[in-house]
Amino acid sequence: MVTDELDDRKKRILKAVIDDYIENREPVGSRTISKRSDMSFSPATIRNEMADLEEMGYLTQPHTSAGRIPSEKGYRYYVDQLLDLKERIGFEPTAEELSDVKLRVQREIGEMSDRIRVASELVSRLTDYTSIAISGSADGSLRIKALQIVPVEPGKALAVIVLEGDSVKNSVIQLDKSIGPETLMKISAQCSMLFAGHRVEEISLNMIESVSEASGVPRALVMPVVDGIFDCIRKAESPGVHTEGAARFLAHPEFSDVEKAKGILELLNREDLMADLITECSGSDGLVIRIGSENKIEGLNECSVVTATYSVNGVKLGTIGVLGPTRMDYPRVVAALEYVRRRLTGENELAAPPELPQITEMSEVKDGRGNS
Amino acid sequence: MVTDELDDRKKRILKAVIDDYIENREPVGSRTISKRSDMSFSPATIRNEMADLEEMGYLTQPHTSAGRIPSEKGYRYYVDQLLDLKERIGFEPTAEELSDVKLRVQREIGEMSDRIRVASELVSRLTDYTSIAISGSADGSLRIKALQIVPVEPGKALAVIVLEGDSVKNSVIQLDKSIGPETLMKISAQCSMLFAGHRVEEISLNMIESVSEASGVPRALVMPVVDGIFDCIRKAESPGVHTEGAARFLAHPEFSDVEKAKGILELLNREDLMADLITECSGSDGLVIRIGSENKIEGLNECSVVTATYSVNGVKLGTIGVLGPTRMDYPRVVAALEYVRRRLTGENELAAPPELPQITEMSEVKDGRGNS
DNA sequence: GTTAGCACTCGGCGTCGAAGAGTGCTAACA
DNA sequence: TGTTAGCACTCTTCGACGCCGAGTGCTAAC
Repeated sequence: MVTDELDDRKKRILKAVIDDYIENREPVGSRTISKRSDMSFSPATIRNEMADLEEMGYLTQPHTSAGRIPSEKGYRYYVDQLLDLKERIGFEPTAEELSDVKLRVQREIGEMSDRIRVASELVSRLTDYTSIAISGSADGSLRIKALQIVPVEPGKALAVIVLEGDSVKNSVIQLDKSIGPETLMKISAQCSMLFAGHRVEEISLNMIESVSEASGVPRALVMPVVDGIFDCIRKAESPGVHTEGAARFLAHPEFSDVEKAKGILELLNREDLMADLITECSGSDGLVIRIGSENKIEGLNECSVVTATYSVNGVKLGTIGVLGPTRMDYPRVVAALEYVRRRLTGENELAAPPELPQITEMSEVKDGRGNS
Repeated sequence: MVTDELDDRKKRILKAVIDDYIENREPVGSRTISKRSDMSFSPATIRNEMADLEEMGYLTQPHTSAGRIPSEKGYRYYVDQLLDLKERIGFEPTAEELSDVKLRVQREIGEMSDRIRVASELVSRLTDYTSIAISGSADGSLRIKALQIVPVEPGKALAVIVLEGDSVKNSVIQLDKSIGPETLMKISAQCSMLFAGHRVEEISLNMIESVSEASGVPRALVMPVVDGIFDCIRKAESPGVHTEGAARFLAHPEFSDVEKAKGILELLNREDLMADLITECSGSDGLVIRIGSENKIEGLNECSVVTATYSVNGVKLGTIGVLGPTRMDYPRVVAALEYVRRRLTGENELAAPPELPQITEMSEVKDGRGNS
């Protein structure tokens, strides 16, 4: 991991180019790099190095007489090897940046899914990119903590289940008017006994028999109730997708073309695609970065995705992703997600020295200091 | 209402101009109007009439040598007097337009708020404009149909309330670990007796005393539970706002300026503003049209809003609004909302001849036939 | 009251050329 | 051998210019 094909000077130049490009979104020329205070070579030297970097595939040129811009390979090397996460890992949002959201995250004691949604809003604001939150796990690995049937009116009841992470699902049940509240209570108690404590994926339809037998209520009457419970379970299995700050996409000049912007916004509305996009990355527990065409969704080739998955006691409770242009401020995004991770998992940000997220093992570049 | 300042020819010309402008979004000239099959005057005559209409404030000219475009006054006259709603009122979406959504609306037996949301999606697709759905009424006029406290785990419970329209609100409660399920049941039963059947607005905090007394549980222990119920009620009072098809805004050329589009999208994300916007119009039970600056939100001056409010047995359950450019296809939007109204309120669209929505009393223009 | 004709206005669009930024190459230098 | 100054070349950006067409208002004739 330490030995790679770039010598120290090339690394510094590559990092300088990418930093500059991320900031200004303009092809960066040799002169610009040369003028940086930490760069003591003439434009001509830089030019030679940049030509090399282009040949190696880290940089490209939009046209002959323009500066260089990073290629996907360049970005990948940047986030893997050059990104000085320590630059930003101590990142603490200002009071202004947090505004009321901080309080809401802290004081929120409700469902985990709510907290993740609120956190996603925070991330979007901190980074100025679009953020996508997924709560619950797509596989049915969450356990059911509680289950109850609530009588509403004759012929109508409500099935309620509470899952790990305190997320709540409910479903309105239409049933025979002859079923009284007492019968419902009996069924409810039976279902609760049978289902509570089990994982969502373990529940199967033939449990209807057991409920019917144990409660002494005819199968036909129990049916709609179990149906309602299954409806809840279906809802629990389809992860909640929440998109925050879609409008921020329009702020970035790479999407000033309305057609492009429209395409992106339409994709953002496709909950299924977004769920896939984010879930695909959530295998590991840490941060994952997908650059440009590394993510499989067509139309997102000019975008990067950074995701962070949050688990408590080994149970995945949600994932927050940031979606932005390939030319995104990776350090800031990583820092924001890391900050939020500490909040969500209850770690005090002042306690232990924060672990570096797994995406990267730092090479020994020491002098990469962020500009601005 | 029959006598107004425009003679028949002026009306026809005005309608023709607006119809054409709605379709092509280009200033329409006298020649264009003159060429229409139902218009038997020379361009010069039309020009004179158009000059009159401009003087009266119904039309404007972007610049000296361009055609005319409708002013807000012109649109207002159009929707009030010229719109031949019968053109479209028999509107029935094609199978393709409905796709799977129709089925979902029909078969949906769950919460009213879900059905309104789904209907809103349908409206957005049918019209190709952005649609905003509000479920529940902003005032607390809905009654509580059922209420229950569900024990989740030691120290944690869930408050659930079901409102008219079957919308469900819940809130996780943190409570003293010493409270067992039986105590909770007692409190739950008491709360249910006290609150069920009442309007949300009637519930007040001092009911905590009654609950405490009647259940024989100390005030301090009852407190968090009642708090949870109040949390539900708070949620019930703030109407659920759901925006659908925001990306469709970008399809309309008047928003091809990214700055404008961004402004609009940001407004769309402001749930409070959208709630106001839609609620403001929902006084009456029928359709309401707000043109351009008639709606008070700054930044929506170039937009129009059409809303339809849905009530069952006199209880307002939700409102669906369509937000689009001032130059919107009013007949289509009105027809789509009307179609959905019939669906949501359970009317069979083939039964009674559909009532015309209240917005308009037709003037006796008979020959206005839509083009294309 | 309606229409044909005509001069006039004004935005849209393509062309052209200057300006500027950046490159690659060569030759000189340490 | 690595670095740097100089220079010719390339390519985009941007404003100026001018033509074209659509549409108007006015006048005069029907």
